[in-house]
Amino acid sequence: MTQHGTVARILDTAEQLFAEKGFAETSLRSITSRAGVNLAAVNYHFGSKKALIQAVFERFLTPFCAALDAAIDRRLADTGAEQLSLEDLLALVARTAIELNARDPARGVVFMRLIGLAYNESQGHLRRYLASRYGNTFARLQRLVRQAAPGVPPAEMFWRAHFALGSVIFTLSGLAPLMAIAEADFGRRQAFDDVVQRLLPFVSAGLRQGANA
Amino acid sequence: MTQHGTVARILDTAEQLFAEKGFAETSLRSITSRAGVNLAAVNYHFGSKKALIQAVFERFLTPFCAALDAAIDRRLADTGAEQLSLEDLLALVARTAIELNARDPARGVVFMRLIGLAYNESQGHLRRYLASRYGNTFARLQRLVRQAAPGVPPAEMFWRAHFALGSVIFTLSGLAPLMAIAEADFGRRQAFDDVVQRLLPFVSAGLRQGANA
DNA sequence: CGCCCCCGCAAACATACGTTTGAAACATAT
DNA sequence: ATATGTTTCAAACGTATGTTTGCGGGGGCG
Repeated sequence: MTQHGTVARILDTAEQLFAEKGFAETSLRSITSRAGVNLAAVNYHFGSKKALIQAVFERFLTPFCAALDAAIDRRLADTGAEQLSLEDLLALVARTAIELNARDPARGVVFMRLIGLAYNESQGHLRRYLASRYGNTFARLQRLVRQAAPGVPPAEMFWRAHFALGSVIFTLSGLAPLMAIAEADFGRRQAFDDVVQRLLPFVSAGLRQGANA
Repeated sequence: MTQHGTVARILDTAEQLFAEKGFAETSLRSITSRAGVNLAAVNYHFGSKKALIQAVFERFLTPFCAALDAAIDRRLADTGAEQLSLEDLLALVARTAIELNARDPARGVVFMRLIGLAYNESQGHLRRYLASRYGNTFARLQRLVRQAAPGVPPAEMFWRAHFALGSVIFTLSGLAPLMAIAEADFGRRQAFDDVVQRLLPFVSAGLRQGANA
């Protein structure tokens, strides 16, 4: 990863190891030894393991949410309308996630895995933290999705949004083994974009069924 | 839980605690103390924690796969055809899962959470074990799904199946908090069946888009 | 009875973990 | 050059984990 100081090296390695093995299964010792820093550095710079985990999420999510909000603003201003189509919206999210990490295209996938882990976290500490920290952007997204599928009652749309979220997170979260299986079964190697190209219509179809227009 | 011996009590408690907190986060001591058995009983009866985890899956999955296979056979014989509709198939899976645990309706959901955890497992030991143990039933399901949506290329269907699986597992895996949010946002309490009733059309729509007939 | 085998139990064992400590190294500014 | 605040380091601490051990009880059988 990048070449800067101890803090960044810890964050880089932690992000990768957490995504590979989960939070509980990743020890601070494995992080610090791979990062080439002293064990005590984590507690010195972050305070605790829990704080490290939050810092990993923060480093990705804060710029991402800012960029996404800006992209939505821009798009709304361009079209002059007050709402976006479902495809526009989904593509916007996917594009900002990709463009924000142009140097390392795999990072978006890695991070989707982290979000999947956060959702499956037992006590939900992380879920609550993320909801309180980035709830605004998330609520805005939810509102836009609801407007993009008129005629679908809000409660129904709430569930559909989570179904869609499940598809995305689950797939991107276990992408590597899935791509290996697909390659073994169907011969040709699949690219990441192929999967996204298939994923977006799938969730669109599910989200908008029964909607007017 | 049932009233039988030590082994069953361990399995009952382990199933529940694993679903609540994950495998790594659940200690043998928490299992044995809640089950009211001695700590050493786990290693005595199962050999290791890993073997316990596999036993939990086996106790649920072996009867389930057998019942599902039988149900599919029966349905195929009834209709006289060689394939089933997508709705038939999905309903069949849901129904056997529910009917097999009529005494404890929540168990199917609990177990979906376990499957979700197994999928997110780091090294994939569990994934491999389940694939080798229950691969036959799984392959048959996959084949039937493919036949139910003619005109969709196999590779495309492979991915859509995993998208659908993601919706189901993700949703049922985190059902409790989701239902709480839904209740807070929309007032009336949602039943489990309501969610399933919404989930099935969602995945059907995504699975069959672009299919002939 | 005496033997054996299965099971339950308290205790100990070894290991891995997150965290803390105190001193050394470093940088920076006066 | 001295002093001050920050960062790094090796080592230790306390705790929790999975696993093993050795003893004891109880039921079936010769």
